[in-house]
Amino acid sequence: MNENFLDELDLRLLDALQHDASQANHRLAERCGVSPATALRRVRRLQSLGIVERQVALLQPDKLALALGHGLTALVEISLDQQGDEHLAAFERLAVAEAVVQQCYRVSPGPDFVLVLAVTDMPAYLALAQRLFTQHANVRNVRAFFSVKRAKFLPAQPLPRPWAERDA
Amino acid sequence: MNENFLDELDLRLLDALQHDASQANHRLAERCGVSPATALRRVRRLQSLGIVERQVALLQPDKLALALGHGLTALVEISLDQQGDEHLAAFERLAVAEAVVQQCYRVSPGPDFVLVLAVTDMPAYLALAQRLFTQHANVRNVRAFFSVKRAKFLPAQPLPRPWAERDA
DNA sequence: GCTGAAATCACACATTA
DNA sequence: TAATGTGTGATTTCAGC
Repeated sequence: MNENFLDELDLRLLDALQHDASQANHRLAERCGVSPATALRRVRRLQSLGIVERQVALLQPDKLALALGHGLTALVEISLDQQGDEHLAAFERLAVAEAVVQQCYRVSPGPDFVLVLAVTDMPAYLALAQRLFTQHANVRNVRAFFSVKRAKFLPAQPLPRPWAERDA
Repeated sequence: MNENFLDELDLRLLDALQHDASQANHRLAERCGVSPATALRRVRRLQSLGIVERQVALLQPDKLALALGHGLTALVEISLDQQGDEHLAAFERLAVAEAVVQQCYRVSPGPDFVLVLAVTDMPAYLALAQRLFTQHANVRNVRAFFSVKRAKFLPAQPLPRPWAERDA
């Protein structure tokens, strides 16, 4: 099979896994209508192709906050002063290296970057801002919002689902 | 133990799991310096407390794009017309129900919501916009950016790591 | 798709603080 | 008393056929 071709089974597996990767292989196989061995082979192929990057546990921030004190999620738009490709890459390197930067998007139009930060508290945000959002890092303008409530967080790519209508 | 108290072992387990949940329990136990049985018991407790919400596979969008055609990630700021609590809740319900809405944050100051959308293409974005970003949904203003590059995506909460210095 | 070897998990019990 | 660690049987996973 072509190394970059995904058939319907691959899509079913990916869709199942990106919503719930804790299920045992035989259950996954059952849901996708193939034998456990086939499911396993396909999943391993998807992993070796790098399409399945890794498997993580999602924590519920609200519950964590109960035990640790409230964390803080910030959404930040960054506009750079000089916007050549090398300047964009330079800022990106700085941003990506910061542990509190959860997500980093290079965007257009509008600002140059949008970051999602997860910090423990406001002092931690300030510390990052002073490190990253400065003239020194070539930053011209910053617009930051703080999350009052994370109503949805579902790190799943939308996939075509040719089987959806048929199975319904 | 207090049902909401997290000791250092819990934090180590959570930190390990939210970066890599694919490892076998005995390896996890080893990394955290406890017996497999203890690690398993703790993990199950964290799950039953709802702190570990679920386990998912993260897919690499670039690799997917090779096989499926390029997906589109949009970051959208929404300001509502009427901003009472019931109006905010109403829009939130609509947004969360949409499959292409990956993330939904209620924010302050600035706009009322920030959404992260993952759609297959521009027509799909348009379809959503016409459904969700309308007067009918009480939306006054929309500012949308499109992601040119997702440089980082790491859905992990920052945790205090009292062991980090000690182990270094 | 099936089967045997290997690994994993669940549970009972001894141990420690 | 409450949490940890060890050991054994049952289940599941994995690789070769």
